[in-house]
Amino acid sequence: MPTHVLPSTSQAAAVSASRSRAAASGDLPHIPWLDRLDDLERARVLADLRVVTVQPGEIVCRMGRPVTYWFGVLDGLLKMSNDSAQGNGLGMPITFTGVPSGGWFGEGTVLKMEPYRYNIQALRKSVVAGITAETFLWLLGRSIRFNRFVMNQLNERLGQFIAAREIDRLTHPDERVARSLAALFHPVLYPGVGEVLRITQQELGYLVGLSRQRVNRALVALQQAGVVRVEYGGVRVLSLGGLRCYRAD
DNA sequence: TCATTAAATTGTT
DNA sequence: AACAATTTAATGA
Repeated sequence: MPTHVLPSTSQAAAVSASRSRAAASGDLPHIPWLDRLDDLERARVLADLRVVTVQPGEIVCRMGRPVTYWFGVLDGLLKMSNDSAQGNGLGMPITFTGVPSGGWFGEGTVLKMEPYRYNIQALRKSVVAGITAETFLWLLGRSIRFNRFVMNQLNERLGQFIAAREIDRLTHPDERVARSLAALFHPVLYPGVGEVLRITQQELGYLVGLSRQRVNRALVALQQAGVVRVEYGGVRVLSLGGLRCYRAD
């Protein structure tokens, strides 16, 4: 069993490594709220920040564990789910949401200082950052701009969950896949997602609540409609607007 | 760097 | 759920 992530690695090395990689490749680790802070705040965050690489299948935080960090995905893809072990009577694990690059999460748990209620697991090799609950709360008590970021994050996510209910009840399987995919490309919540989302059809099935076979058929339909292109191990979005308002025949 | 092999993922029944 | 086909990743010369 993979144990807790974010060990006491040399964070300075990890941070500078991820920075130089960002500077070199241009598109990688960007922390959207970091440039909203003043110098003092940024200094404390950088001293506190941990950046680690997690392997596919590794669990970032486990149900029932005490709060330690507020997390962000710098690169890769995580999922928030419950285990089939206890809880749901279905044979299938339920994925509540995917967290792609640019997503930050856990603020609800940190605010309430209660144990994690879900498992957060890496779907692919991912780069995950975290700041301690103490620093997160310190920022909340100090920086208006940081509060705005968190509030916006909460508001957007609330909208996503409401949309998810709607998707569950109203739409055709193909449309569910389309709109769930569109949600993962949400530009405010997940600015780090490029045009290609690396996710297997199996995981997409867990996310949408369909079998892998049905997801496969849906993706073929979406491809024929010209809104996505199916690639090995991922999906390329050709038209986000087309995905959002896709209608099955 | 290239060829071979294993593993992962997809497409279909 | 099972199977074959395809793609990627890993290995070693």
